[in-house]
Amino acid sequence: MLLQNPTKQTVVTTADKVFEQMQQAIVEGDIASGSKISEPELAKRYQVSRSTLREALNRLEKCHLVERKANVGSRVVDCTIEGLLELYITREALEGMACRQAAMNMSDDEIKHMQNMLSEHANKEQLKAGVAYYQEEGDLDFHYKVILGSHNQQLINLICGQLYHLVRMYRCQFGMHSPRASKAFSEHAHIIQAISDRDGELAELLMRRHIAASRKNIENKIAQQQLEAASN
Amino acid sequence: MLLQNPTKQTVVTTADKVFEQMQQAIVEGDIASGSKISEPELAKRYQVSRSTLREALNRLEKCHLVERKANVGSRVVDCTIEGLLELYITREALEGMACRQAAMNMSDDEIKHMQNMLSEHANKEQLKAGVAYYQEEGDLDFHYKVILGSHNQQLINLICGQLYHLVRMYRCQFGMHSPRASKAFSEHAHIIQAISDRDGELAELLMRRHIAASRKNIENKIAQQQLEAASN
DNA sequence: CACACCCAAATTGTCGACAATAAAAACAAT
DNA sequence: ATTGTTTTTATTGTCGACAATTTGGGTGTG
Repeated sequence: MLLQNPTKQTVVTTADKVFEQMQQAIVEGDIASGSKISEPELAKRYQVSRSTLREALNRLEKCHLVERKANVGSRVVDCTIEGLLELYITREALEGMACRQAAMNMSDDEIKHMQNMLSEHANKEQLKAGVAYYQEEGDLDFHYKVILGSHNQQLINLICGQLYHLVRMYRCQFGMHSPRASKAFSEHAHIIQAISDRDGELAELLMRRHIAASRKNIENKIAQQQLEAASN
Repeated sequence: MLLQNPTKQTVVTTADKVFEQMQQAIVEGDIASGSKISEPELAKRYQVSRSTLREALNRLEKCHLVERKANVGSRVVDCTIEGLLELYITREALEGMACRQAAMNMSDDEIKHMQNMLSEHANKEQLKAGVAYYQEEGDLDFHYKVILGSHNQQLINLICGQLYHLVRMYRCQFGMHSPRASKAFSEHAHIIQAISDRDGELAELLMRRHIAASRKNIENKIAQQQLEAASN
């Protein structure tokens, strides 16, 4: 499955299962953003004891999907515009660096695979004839490959293991279904070119611009929505 | 206390206390890097039940000080040279961006405070007359202020709440007692200048160079040590 | 001697109950 | 009626015990 977190290990324990279910529920908004989490209630819903539910909550906390205050309880993270912009700023920094490292550390084979992937995406795009085909799968697939290509475990863990859960959550809840399809595609192509040229500096620059453009696109949309809301 | 994590909330629960004690023990090497953690043993040592010890372990996991495998157990993170370099690469990306944001978002008052802090450090330096005074406290204090100055909660949490525990651990275990004293000091001064000029681009560039220089300094030391080891 | 298999011991995962804390409700006083 | 206080209720934190899994050793066989 393309969308899956590439660093996810096989699920073994029941807490793992509860974690996965809750993760999906939170990302997709079935458990509302900002809502309080009642341990007894959810334990009953998922048919587990409070201990294992708390274990699941701890993992959700690790990927910044829930926040806990001592003696008060857990809340699902609040999706705010500020939070979204902060997330993109952070992505810009981390993925930019990951891209630079990828240009330095990816094997020739890995680069070939990425180029092939892009070609497949191009074919799909032709098939769907200009329709904004370039949906999450393709986009996430590309970004994951670059991040993994950095061969930097610290970066990989931070981005794939933590940030991207939030990214997916925001995409779901704000209905951001991978905008800028064609532009994003050509930007990806240029980034891959820089990587295969082993030009780390350019690769980082392009990746940062790519993410920054996405952020600005969001900012514009938000501003537009607020204008529309004001004109009612 | 200067060295303290600025994002740390007041300790209330017993798991918090165990977490803090273990954190310090791990950072300072009293619990050996790479060693396996026996839940029953440590629970006895800290006089708590396994549940609360596991709660403490979960928090240690959140700041990347221990790693856990299902049905196998927890290990203290392994301090390797590769890990150290990866950590600095990540710091370069995150703190660079934080510095850029600080230049954009810090209040004039915050900037003044930071300038005052640097002056105090300068005085201390004169007192100790050129001795490599510029120890951890001053260095961490400066970096923390910049990070907090970004006013970006995502960056603040990632760096202060997670990365810096590892940074302190490596500093302790590799005996890196803030080298490059005088150089680091003047670099800090230039960075503050860029921030007060509201020059985000330059601020980021300087911070990245500052951290990269620190990383290269480490790489050289390592290479040197390996040479010495080889000549025995 | 090597290898596979099985068994025993120890460790981790899960559970339900109790204690400590915070939120909510009821009440009193101005 | 509103504010401040007390009591009640509900939720979270902690504990010890049991179940499931892994690990190490021992035994047997090729």
